[in-house]
Amino acid sequence: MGRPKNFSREEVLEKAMPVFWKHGFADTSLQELERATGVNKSGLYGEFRDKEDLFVACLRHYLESQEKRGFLTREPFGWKNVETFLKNGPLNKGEQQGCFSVNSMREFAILPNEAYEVVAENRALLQRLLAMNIEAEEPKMAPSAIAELVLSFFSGLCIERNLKSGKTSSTRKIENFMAALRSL
Amino acid sequence: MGRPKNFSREEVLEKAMPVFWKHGFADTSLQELERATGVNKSGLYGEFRDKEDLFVACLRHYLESQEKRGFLTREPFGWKNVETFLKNGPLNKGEQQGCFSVNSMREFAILPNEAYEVVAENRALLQRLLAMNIEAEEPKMAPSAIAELVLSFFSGLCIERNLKSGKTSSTRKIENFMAALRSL
DNA sequence: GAGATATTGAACTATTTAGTTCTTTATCAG
DNA sequence: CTGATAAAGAACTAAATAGTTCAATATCTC
Repeated sequence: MGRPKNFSREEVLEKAMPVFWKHGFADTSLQELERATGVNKSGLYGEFRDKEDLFVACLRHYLESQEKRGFLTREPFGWKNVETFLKNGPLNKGEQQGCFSVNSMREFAILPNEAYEVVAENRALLQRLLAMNIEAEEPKMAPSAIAELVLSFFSGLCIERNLKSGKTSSTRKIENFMAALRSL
Repeated sequence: MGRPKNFSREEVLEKAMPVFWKHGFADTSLQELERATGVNKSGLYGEFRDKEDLFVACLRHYLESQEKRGFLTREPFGWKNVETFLKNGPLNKGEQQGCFSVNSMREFAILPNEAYEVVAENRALLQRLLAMNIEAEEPKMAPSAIAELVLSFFSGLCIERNLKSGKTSSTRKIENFMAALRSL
């Protein structure tokens, strides 16, 4: 055996993610990634093929951690879960504003195909989970159609986090949206 | 008098805009801007202070051209205008996907303050125009609250244009959303 | 403790970046 | 035609970029 490395893949992802989250792919330099992770280039390149590879790994890590929060899989299924998803999905802790996944959509033009696939797949999953919760409420409109509306509204909320605006106003907006949904 | 320049500010903005629109600020190089506009660096720097200045000018130019389309000021005011706004606001011609303004929101962290102000001001305007149209329908919920919902949904539609998905599905989604609004 | 081994850190490379400067060239007024 | 003027083109600069290489170093097994 040789010298053990003094960082774990997990740790690196956890620290690199907020940087990509805030600055996106193009505007994040390797220097910033070194500083944020405390791992220098040769360490990073030992673990990841290149900057793109690290980015996609961060994206995957983010989506997994979001899935673990499980807003849409709590029993009983219903509007309450949808509301929690909208209220707590887009984060707001310091640098990490909105949703990393939604933010990334803006950069598909320069991101590897894999990034697109990861995001698209996750959205399909969300769509199914939303529909499942909505179906439990037996609305008149097709659950999958309502789920689409929720996902678009969610995406809008996420990018709007880039604007300065109070948390209370966002909460009120979500409650109004939920009121509209419940009448469907 | 000296030699007359063979490009107009307008022309440059018109040609530079789609580049920024698609690639954002960070990932657009001066080389690309030279190629797209047909004006070389000294020409560009003669007309604009720097890359940031050119970007903000493009943003302003975009918002003005969108205002001119006047979806929300056509008489009679009402849901019909809101629907037209949602259906035709986010563009889809070739490179120009979604809304340049919404796309830019993702990059506020690295954009000059001016960009933020221009976008925020335009959103405030949209908010007022939407509320005006909604008020004409005399809904039970406060018009400005509904206008907020529309603007968030609109923002969501815009970034979702970065995903491949048919125009028909988007149209259907908007119609479902409008159905929900009309019941408010 | 010795030797094998894998990580680490730093120096290095080649390219690209935004931005500047200076020479060449085109067009106008007289 | 001439001289003034201003734009255009290209060469240049300094800094930053992603990615590579290699010697120094730390830790494990035996």
